[in-house]
Amino acid sequence: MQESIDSKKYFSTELLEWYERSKRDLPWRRQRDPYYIWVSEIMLQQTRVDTVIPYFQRFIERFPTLNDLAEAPEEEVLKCWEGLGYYSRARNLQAAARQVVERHGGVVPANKADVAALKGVGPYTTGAILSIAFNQPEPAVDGNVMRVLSRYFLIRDDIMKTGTRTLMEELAAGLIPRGRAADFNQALMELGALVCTPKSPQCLVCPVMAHCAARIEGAEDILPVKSKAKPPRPEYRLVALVEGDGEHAGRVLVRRRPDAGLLARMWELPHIPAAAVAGEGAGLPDGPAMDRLAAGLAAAGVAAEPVEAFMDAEHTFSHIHWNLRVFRFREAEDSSVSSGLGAGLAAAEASAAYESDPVAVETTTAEDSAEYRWITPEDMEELAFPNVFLRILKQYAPLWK
DNA sequence: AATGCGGGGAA
DNA sequence: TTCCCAGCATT
Repeated sequence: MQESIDSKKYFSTELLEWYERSKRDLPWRRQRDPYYIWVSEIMLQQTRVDTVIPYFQRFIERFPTLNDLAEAPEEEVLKCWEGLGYYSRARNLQAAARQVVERHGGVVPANKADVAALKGVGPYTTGAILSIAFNQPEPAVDGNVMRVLSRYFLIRDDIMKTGTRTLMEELAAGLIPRGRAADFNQALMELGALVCTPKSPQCLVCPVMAHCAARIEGAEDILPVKSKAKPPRPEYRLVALVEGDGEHAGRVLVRRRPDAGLLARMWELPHIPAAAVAGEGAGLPDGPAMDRLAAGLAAAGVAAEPVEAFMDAEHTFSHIHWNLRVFRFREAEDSSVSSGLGAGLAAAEASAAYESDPVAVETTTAEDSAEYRWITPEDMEELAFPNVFLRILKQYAPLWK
């Protein structure tokens, strides 16, 4: 066991020394403001540092203090998060900021129970905030840390299992040098990001290579053990890009998604599921599809005539792969009834769902009081769209007038 | 314990 | 193109 203790001591000491030399200059490392640390940690969930940096800068510029965030309209927070993904992070972050204002006078709490109680803050982020912002000796075990520890200590447990994270937390807690929690936890993650990478780890420049058990065994390439996620299921959808006419000239029809579920409360172009297509890779249906879309729009209070099939788009979420076919429509003279918008496409949605899955129709029928709007390009600056619709609208931009 | 929830970068 | 990355909430 003496061997193990020495190996741990060596690990922590060498790692800290390496971090002092190698740490990156990141925007949220320039001061130790708990609010900044918190925002950065939420953004960094499932997201690389390079992607986060510009978002972090804009976010802090727009919401410099926790109070600013708490008081802002939710749409502005979502707009600031547009393109970053996992939008419940943004909504939870703001809800938690309001929590802090109400329960803690606007000051980020410095104890475990209160931090862990914040919306969107789980075991990892709790540890990250307490250690990085307050230098408290709490472990912060993310994917980087599990990869580093699984290799250095030759741990073959599947890191996708809940129990493995608990094990790693206990191990990580015991490695934190007294008084150095902030630097040590960041050092661990930095090593995982820069040296002990998922593929082709840079062992030759690793500060702890000499005692890395996986390296000694030649097992660094097969660790960590990780069960694979299910592949995303394909989904085919028909999208309507409706150009307004008359009082809606120069505008395009968009709608806001429901309060919960996929892309909650984000804006999008109207779309309905395509009926299931027989055969593998048969692609999207064409002629009848456009008619169904038109019928849906008509029932929604928008009379529109098809112009052309505009483009195809694909987008992969973690669990769904969207195949989209976008049709341009032109609003017809006498439409423009703005009350009653919504019911039509909801019906189309239900009927299409029935074609592809008769059993599921009950679940998709009733709801949908979706909010529809005719927007100008300038309105895009205020409404948050998922990337896939941004791509479509960007393609359309030259024609939008 | 299993599932829902985005998007980007590297091979 | 295809593959890989992976915290938190909910059920």
